Amino acid sequence: MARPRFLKLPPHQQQAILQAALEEFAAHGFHDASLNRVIEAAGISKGSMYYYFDGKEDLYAYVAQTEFAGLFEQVGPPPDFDAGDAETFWSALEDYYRQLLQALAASPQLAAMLRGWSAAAKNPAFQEVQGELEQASVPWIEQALAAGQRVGAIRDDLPASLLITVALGMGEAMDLWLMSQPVDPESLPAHVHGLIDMMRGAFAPRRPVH
Amino acid sequence: MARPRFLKLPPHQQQAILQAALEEFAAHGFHDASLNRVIEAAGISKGSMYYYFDGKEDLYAYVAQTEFAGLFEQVGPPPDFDAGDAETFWSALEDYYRQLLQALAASPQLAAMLRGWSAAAKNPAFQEVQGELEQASVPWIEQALAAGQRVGAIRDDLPASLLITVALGMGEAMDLWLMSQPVDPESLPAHVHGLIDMMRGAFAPRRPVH
DNA sequence: AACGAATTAGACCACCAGTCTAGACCGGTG
DNA sequence: CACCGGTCTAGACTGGTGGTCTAATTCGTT
Repeated sequence: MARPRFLKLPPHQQQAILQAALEEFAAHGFHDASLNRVIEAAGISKGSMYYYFDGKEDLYAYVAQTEFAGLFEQVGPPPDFDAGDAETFWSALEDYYRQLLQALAASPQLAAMLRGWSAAAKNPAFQEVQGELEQASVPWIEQALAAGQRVGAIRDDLPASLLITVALGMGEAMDLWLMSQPVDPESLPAHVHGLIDMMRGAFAPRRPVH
Repeated sequence: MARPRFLKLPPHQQQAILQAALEEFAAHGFHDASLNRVIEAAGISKGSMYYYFDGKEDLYAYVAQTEFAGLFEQVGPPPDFDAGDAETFWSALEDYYRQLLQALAASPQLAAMLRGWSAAAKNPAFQEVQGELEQASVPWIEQALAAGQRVGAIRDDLPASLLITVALGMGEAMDLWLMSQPVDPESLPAHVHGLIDMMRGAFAPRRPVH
């Protein structure tokens, strides 16, 4: 995950490398991105690149993590889901998710990278690297889930890991679907509401049927 | 999609190529699979391979399609979702989904390939090839959805394309989660029931809240 | 100034997907 | 039989890839 040496570089040089890598990865995804092109665009030599990063995966992971952190910095930390009842839980979640999507829509490169992440993450060779990034995202999901269960907004009759996996899958699907739609900032809140409504249906405690 | 010439080969030679390709793709996914290895394992020359297939994508698509067809042949066609009420719709869906998963569990290579498909399918360069396979899978989902709406099992206040995308995402997530679990055929029905229950929550018509 | 560590340059390696040409094979025809 | 044209095969070759390695350079410290 980026040799410490890298951080000692003058910021503008770090920036040049990061920017080149971001553009390449955003444009081509992980697999089809060319490290040689990044090297050329950044104006450094191959030796330097491998001096600062362990390899392509390492660079990708670092760029993704950096951009990811930038996103959360921009949007701010997740709200405190513990305060209130089930109803406020779901509306807080909806608000926060909408903010994330809005921020994502505003920086297409970041969006393209994060989108590629989920595909790349399925490659087993990737998963050790992935762990580091996932540990930045999954915990707040775990906490939100636990909070949701405490306030009675989320069912507890299924394993938490299953709920998380399915929630991520739904989120990814939503993202995919939004991409395929004509861009229309006006309608985003409605779409987000639709998705959260589906999540609510899936994850809310079962009401007894009679 | 496999030059017609390929079909004129003696079956055992077709089989050798297909088997080699299946093993390679199942083991390494599309991107990291090596066509050279397939060629070597199949005992043919590069010239022959490119004589029978347009390239790596073409081979992959053909193998995936073939295996996919085999799966549906094994499980049988989807039931008629139109007969009955919402309750029977959901239980028929659960049955069918469980059968698919059981068949998939019995042939790990096929499972590995289809798993890789969803990742590969996101690559834009792949989507023209993908169309052909997707036309075999999405229509029955569309029909099931339409049938579900007719019998009142599925909401119609959201775009069908969104429902389909989210359903696929949930299914994929379920699959991912199952893979991470210790293999236990006994508990599969319960897991499937859990997933279908979540889908039902997400896709059932909203009950008026009061 | 001199030494050793940090850094850079880029040649080199094995491998990749895909192209291309030379020839082997084979059925039909004169 | 000889020849011919299409079908098929072999594998050298191309331009690219990610990654390694060594020699040279720069730089901080004594």
